[in-house]
Amino acid sequence: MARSTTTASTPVARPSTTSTRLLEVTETSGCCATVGSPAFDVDDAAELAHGFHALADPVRLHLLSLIVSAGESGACVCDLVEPSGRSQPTVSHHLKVLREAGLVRSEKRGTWAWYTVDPDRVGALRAALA
Amino acid sequence: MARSTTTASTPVARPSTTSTRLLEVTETSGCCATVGSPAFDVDDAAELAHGFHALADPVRLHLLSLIVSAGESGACVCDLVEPSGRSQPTVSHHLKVLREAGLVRSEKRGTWAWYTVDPDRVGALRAALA
DNA sequence: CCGATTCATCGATGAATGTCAATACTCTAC
DNA sequence: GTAGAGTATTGACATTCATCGATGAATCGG
Repeated sequence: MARSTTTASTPVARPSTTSTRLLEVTETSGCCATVGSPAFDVDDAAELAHGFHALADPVRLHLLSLIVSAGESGACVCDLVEPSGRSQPTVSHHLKVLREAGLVRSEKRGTWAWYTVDPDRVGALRAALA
Repeated sequence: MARSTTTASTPVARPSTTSTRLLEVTETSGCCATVGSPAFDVDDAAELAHGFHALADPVRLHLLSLIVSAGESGACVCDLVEPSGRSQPTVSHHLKVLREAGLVRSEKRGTWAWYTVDPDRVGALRAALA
């Protein structure tokens, strides 16, 4: 299990015994500590991984892009299907993933469903990479 | 295909015919346009999705955290296995994913392999969420 | 040269994922 | 109420993924 306790001189630097550096807890926007923070724990990792997972698909990124570009009022699903090049059920599936990750919100107006981006949620992921 | 051309008054706002807004191309740090940018295209989506995919796993985020916390010199794999709670081959696999996404670099020093974070690459992902 | 250590690769396996066709659900219009 | 349009859900299927044990490759100490 790593690093035998040899006393002698080593030709190259040996792995350092994890020096427990004390730093302030750089808490980010209401979610998790930054990836580099010493306070970054298992819960943060799970939470952030969930968010990044939602971004880990080109179709979902494209959908997000379209929704963001639509501005304040958001984007109607009917305007997302064709540009995405996927079937309507597939688009609906991806929107659900984005929704459950908290990155977008949906609102039903009449027969149409409008999607808007949650800037705070996106910002939290962004901040975690500081 | 969406939005029948009815002339009449609609009770709720209809989906807007994608107004082609002219905005400056907010190119980010050497990789892709921001997700919100009109210049965000399929290639950007694929590239970014690859990067975010590498972040979409709690174990990989934890590994990244450990490597960042190790500072300039980087982290030895032998110091990553036990904290991650995964087997050595699994850790090696995850490090490969991070490596192929360009988020970390590896260097062999003697028997040990040292991993360091590529800040630019992480920054590119971060910037894409602006 | 030989044993020990560190890390990567291979092979296998169970779980999760992206995709679409078919279907169900919910409004609106008539 | 009936017909139709816009979305969400279900079921199925092929692909990808995370994981581990076993093995291979490279290095160091004696």
